[in-house]
Amino acid sequence: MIIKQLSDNEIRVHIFKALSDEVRLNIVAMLFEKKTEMSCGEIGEILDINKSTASYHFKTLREAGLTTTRKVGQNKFVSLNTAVFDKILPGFLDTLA
Amino acid sequence: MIIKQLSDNEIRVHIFKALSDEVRLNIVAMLFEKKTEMSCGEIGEILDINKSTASYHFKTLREAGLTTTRKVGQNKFVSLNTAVFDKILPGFLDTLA
DNA sequence: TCGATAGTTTTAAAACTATCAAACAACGAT
DNA sequence: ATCGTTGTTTGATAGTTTTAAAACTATCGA
Repeated sequence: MIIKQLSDNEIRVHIFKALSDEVRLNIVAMLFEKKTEMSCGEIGEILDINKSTASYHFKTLREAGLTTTRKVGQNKFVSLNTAVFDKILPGFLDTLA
Repeated sequence: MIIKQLSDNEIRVHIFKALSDEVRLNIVAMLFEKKTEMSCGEIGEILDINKSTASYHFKTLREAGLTTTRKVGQNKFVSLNTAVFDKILPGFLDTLA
């Protein structure tokens, strides 16, 4: 299996793409406000989005390295990777408060 | 003329979209490094991009509020709107250094 | 094991984005 | 005036992104 080594700017592009959507920004803002992990279903219900659309957005955030997912029984819990935010966009999360 | 009032997240989406492209990130990085305005032609030549493509990217950055353009004779000089960066993405520019 | 619940994947349509050539507009110099 | 330079706009094309229905996988409880 070949793993492509991404340049700094490729990483940034990936992250900015992930954040350049209102639904995903709302997910990030919610997770930051609640200061705790939330289940996919809970988030999807609050934001009132189709579950496959929600799943697509969770995948986009996860693949950009912005969130982590933890499976518990039939649920999946999403939480923010604050270390990545702090490294690439220091101070950004605090502007959401 | 009607001016739409953008929400905070709409502004962020606009800015993240503008930054989610390698060419535009390179333009921003160059302007930040040089710490001075640069002409469109100079930037386009350094990055080796077609002039209409370059113009498209300048427009994208300008419309997101990230740059300002000043016309001098037949040239146009582009500079960073550091205040916008500092407000929406505090600390980001420094990560480019 | 069956049924319900929670998420993912596949697929397709619609909307959007990046690129380039060609035509255009604005300016300065001759 | 016309020419060369600098940058914008337009229109075409190729590729990407977002959305949602339908089919699928995994887990739990009865």
